[in-house]
Amino acid sequence: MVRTVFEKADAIALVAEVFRELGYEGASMSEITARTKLSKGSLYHFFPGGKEEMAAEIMAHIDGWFVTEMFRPLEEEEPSVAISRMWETAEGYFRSGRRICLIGAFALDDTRDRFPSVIQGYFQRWIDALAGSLIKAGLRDGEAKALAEDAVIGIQGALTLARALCDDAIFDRTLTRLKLRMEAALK
Amino acid sequence: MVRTVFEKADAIALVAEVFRELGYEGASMSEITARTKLSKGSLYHFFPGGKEEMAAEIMAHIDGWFVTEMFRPLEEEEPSVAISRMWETAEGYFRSGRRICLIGAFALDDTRDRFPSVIQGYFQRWIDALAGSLIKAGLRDGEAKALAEDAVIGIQGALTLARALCDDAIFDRTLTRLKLRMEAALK
DNA sequence: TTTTTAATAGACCGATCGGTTTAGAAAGTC
DNA sequence: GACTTTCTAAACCGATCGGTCTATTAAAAA
Repeated sequence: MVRTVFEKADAIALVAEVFRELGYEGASMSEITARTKLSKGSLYHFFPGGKEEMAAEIMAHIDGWFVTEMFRPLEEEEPSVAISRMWETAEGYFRSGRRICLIGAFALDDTRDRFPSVIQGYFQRWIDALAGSLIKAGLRDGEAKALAEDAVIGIQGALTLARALCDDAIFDRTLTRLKLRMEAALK
Repeated sequence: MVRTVFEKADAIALVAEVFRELGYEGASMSEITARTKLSKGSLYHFFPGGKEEMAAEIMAHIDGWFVTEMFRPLEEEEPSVAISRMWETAEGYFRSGRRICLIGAFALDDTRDRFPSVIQGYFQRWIDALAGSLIKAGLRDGEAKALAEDAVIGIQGALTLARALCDDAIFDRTLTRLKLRMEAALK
């Protein structure tokens, strides 16, 4: 009998991709075991709480990644640096829209009601961090808020359309448009 | 024994709301019967093909509604009239983001692979009809295309964020911003 | 009225669901 | 080497899944 040993970090990353592709309800335990090669024994060893705990830990992991890679830089670094790094981070993370935003996808159906605070906190912090950076860069409060909202909305919408149209180009094109619009507002 | 008689049109509308709230995989037959009060007998009488046929008919119904209420007007009517009617139609249909776009939601997970052509066709026709109207209104080809894409993406993104933040205001605010931006481009 | 048809209610089916348990393999500890 | 701990594999569980079937009802057709 062959035995493969996994780290919990690997388990989180592997299971995350299954949720991303199938959604919370679509990701059955048998699909998760089939796609990740993690047995049920391993999965329930790492996540005694089952699917709900898996999803919670995955969301916490994603949120943590965005905090260090995007939100904290926006909150602490020089606006022009942090903002242009934000566009690069988004482009790299979502891979031309082939990789969706799991937290955004969970928001659309009743999965939202299982994790309302994580979902809300993730997007609120993104918008607030970006708006704060824009204010530091010299924009008025209202304009900064609108531009930040517009950027996050644009990214989420672009992910939906990239998948709907099976069009890799639309996501990068949208990111470029959003970036230019923001730079124009910053003069 | 109480017996309620339904029309197929009612069945489509009722089941559509369940899919909208729970997603394709989340909408189990027992949830559908519980929420719609349609028995399994009735459901399989109207939709012998089961869940897949329900979803297909619902999407066709939604697509047809958008064609008559939004796409055809954009293709045939005076641009300024059709475009401002588009914003009203979107505002009315999505109800401040409390009602999501089912076709957009299906695009995000592997439900897309069950209905790829309907999903792609719906968004492509929306973008094309809007871009065509903008060209008729005097915009250059590239600018019209970008603005149309931007509008549809903005609506989809705003739906995601309205639900994620549990914020009714953000959807209408985004629609207003998109509308003003388009009017500014049309001078 | 009688017959036929359209439609509903819900018991029922095998398959799959999320989750538990048991057995045992690898790795560390002494 | 003996013992303990950590982790994996897979059989197994009751519940629920999507879907079928039968009985019954109401209305249309005759």
